[in-house]
Amino acid sequence: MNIELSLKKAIQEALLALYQVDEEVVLQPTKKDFEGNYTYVVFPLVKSLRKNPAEIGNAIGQYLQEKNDFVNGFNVVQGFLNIVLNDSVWIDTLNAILANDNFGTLPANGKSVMVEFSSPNTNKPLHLGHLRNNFLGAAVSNILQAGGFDVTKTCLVNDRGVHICKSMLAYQKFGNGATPESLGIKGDHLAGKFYVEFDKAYKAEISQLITEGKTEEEAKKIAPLMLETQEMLQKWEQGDEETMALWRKMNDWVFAGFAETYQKIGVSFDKVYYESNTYLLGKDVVDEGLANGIFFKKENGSVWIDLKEEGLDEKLVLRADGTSVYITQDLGTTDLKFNDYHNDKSIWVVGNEQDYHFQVLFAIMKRLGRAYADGCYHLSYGMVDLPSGKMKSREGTVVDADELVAEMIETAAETTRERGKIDDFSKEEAENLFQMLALGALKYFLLKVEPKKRMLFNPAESIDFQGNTGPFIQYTHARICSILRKAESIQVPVNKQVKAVDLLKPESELIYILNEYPVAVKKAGDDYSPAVIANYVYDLAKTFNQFYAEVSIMNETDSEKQQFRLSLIKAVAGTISKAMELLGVKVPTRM
RNA sequence: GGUCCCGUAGCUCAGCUGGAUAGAGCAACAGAUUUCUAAUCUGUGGGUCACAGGUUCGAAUCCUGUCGGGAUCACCA
Repeated sequence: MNIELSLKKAIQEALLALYQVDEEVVLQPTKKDFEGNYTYVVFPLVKSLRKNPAEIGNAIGQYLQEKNDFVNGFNVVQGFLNIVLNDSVWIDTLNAILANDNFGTLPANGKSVMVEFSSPNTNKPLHLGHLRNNFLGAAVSNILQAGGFDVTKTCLVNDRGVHICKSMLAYQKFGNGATPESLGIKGDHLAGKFYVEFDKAYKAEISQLITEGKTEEEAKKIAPLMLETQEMLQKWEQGDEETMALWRKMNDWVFAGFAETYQKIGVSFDKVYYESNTYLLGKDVVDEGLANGIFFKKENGSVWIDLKEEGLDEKLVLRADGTSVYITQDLGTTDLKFNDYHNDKSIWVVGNEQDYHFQVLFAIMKRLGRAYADGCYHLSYGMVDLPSGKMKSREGTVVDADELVAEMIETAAETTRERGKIDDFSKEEAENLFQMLALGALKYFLLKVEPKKRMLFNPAESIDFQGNTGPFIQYTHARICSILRKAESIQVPVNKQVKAVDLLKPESELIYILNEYPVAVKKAGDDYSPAVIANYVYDLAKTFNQFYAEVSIMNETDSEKQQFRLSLIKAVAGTISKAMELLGVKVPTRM
């Protein structure tokens, strides 16, 4: 059994035997400045037992030490009972970790979850904000899988609508038959380019109209380009051949571009939904809601739901002209997703500007009596801001994902070459490494921050490779591999089980942290927070580096100690690798 | 204006199911490499945990209010 659980149980028994108190025991790691491994806080008992904290602490400590051979000693400081465990506990713990190839993978819980993320618009390339979304979605999927869920990753592609028509219209007008090949750019960048051009031309029309005496509001509505866009949208909805052909052509370009980016950043999906196939869904849900009186119709024919009881407001679910709004579609696709996969839980990775939308969506689903409503969760994340403020695709003030990745790879290459440690690498090996480091830095940078917090990205300072970073952790892994290679080269075995040895403080600390890994996996899953894993693995790497600076392995003359350390660092390397994999980051064996 | 999120060191962030003297990284300064990778490690300086009340033996953490920042409240998506 896990040592922390054993200790909790032992304390529980002590409380029962000594004070006839039966309660849940909570332990915390002992602070570095004190002697001990785990600390039990006795303050809460003081009142009911009418004894002073030291007395209680000593009594429990005594009892523990007498009854449990894994308790080696204890000390009481104020109301804190610090418990020192026997070295053999750590040896046993390490052996259990070494014996478990799936360490950190929790048993299957028989539940399934769908994670929807990425969800790009086909009128522009991916930018930094999308990267945060993609990395979050992919990492949360991995974490839930490790947490015992059966996971389906999905993406709902926003491939239709006014904004898509804007790109199409601008291309039709100013494109001169250009192709990604003729322009030498990826298809998604081509679409984005014309989206920006649309906005430029549209703004010019607006200011022209304003000089002619129109108000800005009027001008926006009657600008020829806007009218043409709306006309195009109607044609699209009617299936007009020419419009559809253009739409298909441009979307194919965009998808090819996206595929390249996804491949590069290592993101994939089990199922892709296209909004062009789903945008008409949801009207039957509206009928259903009207039939059972959950929705109501206003005089002009529009359909609403009153959510004041939930602390929300009235919400429109169908326009007066009978066409869908955003939430109508979501009502339909939510049902669709559930009918396709029957998941116990469903997660949407979507920015926090849609917090209200999801509150409303889930509230409606609950009112409609959908069994899955309670399993719905909006994984809301904060915007990625630039020092200059918000990113706006229309104005072209975005950090483009492809460019950023390319720059990161370049930086990784320079940084690595400066150090001259991989001069014997083939070109392919080197490029593989640069990409690993670049994406490691980028992913770790975006994932280490709690999702709901907005974060600042400073392109000038870019992303570090030192300190609390992906490459730091990758480096730690490479360091360990280097020692393991050395051991192998002189035929020192790395065993799957270790014998009892006297432990140094850095050694038991390392085992303590290793033992916490499954706890981190559980917590990361419960909180839907890859940041928990990022912080965990940083802590593990940092602790290893302290150990590394203090303790030599290959110079150790006691062969049992040496073999113990080799097995220990192998477990550390394995855990670093697994944890980073959950974040979608690969780790090198040399760098 | 209503609702939601955030406010911790110069900067970027942990800690938030209440517990010991609030921790890391970056930046600054001082050290460590004949020894397993110095993308590392050790040390120094740096804090009214936005502010004010409250609950508690104990509050960065829970409650209330104030201030500051952001988001949202469309017959847009």
